[in-house]
Amino acid sequence: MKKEKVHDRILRVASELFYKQGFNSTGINQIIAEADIAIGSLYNHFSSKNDLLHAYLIKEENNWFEGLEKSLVNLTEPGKKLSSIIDYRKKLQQSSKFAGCHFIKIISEIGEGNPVVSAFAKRHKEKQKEVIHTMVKEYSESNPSIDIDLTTEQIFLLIEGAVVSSTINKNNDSFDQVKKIVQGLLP
Amino acid sequence: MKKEKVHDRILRVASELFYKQGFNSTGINQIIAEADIAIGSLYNHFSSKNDLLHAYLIKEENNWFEGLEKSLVNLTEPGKKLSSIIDYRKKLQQSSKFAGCHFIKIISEIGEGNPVVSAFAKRHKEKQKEVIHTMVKEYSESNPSIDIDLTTEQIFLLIEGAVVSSTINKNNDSFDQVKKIVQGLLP
DNA sequence: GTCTATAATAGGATAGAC
DNA sequence: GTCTATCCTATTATAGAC
Repeated sequence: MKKEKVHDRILRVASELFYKQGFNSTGINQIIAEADIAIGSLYNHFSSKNDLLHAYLIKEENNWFEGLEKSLVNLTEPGKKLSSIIDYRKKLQQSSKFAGCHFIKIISEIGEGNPVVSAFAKRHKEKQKEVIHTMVKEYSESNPSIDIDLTTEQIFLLIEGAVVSSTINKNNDSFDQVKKIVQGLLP
Repeated sequence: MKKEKVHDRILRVASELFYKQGFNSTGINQIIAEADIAIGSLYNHFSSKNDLLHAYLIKEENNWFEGLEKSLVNLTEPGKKLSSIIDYRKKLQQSSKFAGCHFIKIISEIGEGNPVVSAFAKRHKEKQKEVIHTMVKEYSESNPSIDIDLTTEQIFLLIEGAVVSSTINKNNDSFDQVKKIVQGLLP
């Protein structure tokens, strides 16, 4: 294991803080204190706090899809894959102590204020839905009775709902319900 | 129509700003500028920015349930009521230009940082679910085949998912899908 | 590349006159 | 009740030494 580069350490520390306490609530001073560097070094690696935010979003997006792939490896049955994607989101909530979805969080905080961030979050959710769509389509090949688009939307919305609900309630009950619902959905 | 009291004007202006640009992104200075009052007056009516936040949440919660009641008045059929609650959330999104749910927003922004706010948001969502639960239970009286608790959870999560999805996409497509799904759900 | 010092501004909040 | 003036701290960001 190579030693962590300064650039990566800054980004890791900033990411944790942005995620846990929010972007606006996290000051540059706190980042440099916890990363144990001087402020001049931070601005040597990142041109602004906004630049750090963009790097954060890109990294979290990559992590998200890499983590998903790992969860799906060796699975071939589409019904199992759909079940696994629910488990994946559930696991993410558990391991983050129910901190919620990075992209819903940042949209809630920044809103219209930053079009680049809005567009990024929108694209991220589109990609998530595309993954589900592919799985549902695959599933429909052996079960042609289902409505592919409507089932995709239903599973996607149930998961999104479960994420916000589990974030508010600090438990994963919703995910267990979603698993039951989705099982009933797939003949 | 009585003239708006200063107290109410402060709260109205602050509420709009908290909702549209976020709590942390809204400064006291901006609030007093847009409410056209002096800072001393603000602190005469509200003891702190946090006090203003609590007043904001209470007001939005009251507005939410009052608005829902108005949407449901004259409706007796439980299936129609359930359909109306979806329309209500859809209408709220439309009229706020897809600004999202006040409570999901504040939780995303403040997170663990403020237990009072967390508890308030949690309770608010519980109340929403209770409303749906009552409707589903009523519906089940003439359609005993449905699973009341699971159907309640499903409708609740679909709506929550549609709210965040429509906030990110700036359109109400998800709500139209949810209406179709829920119609298919109720025999 | 990393550091310290500092700029320039905005944050929330208070005191006291009227 | 409303106002102005002010306090103290924190904010993001830059300059320049090493």
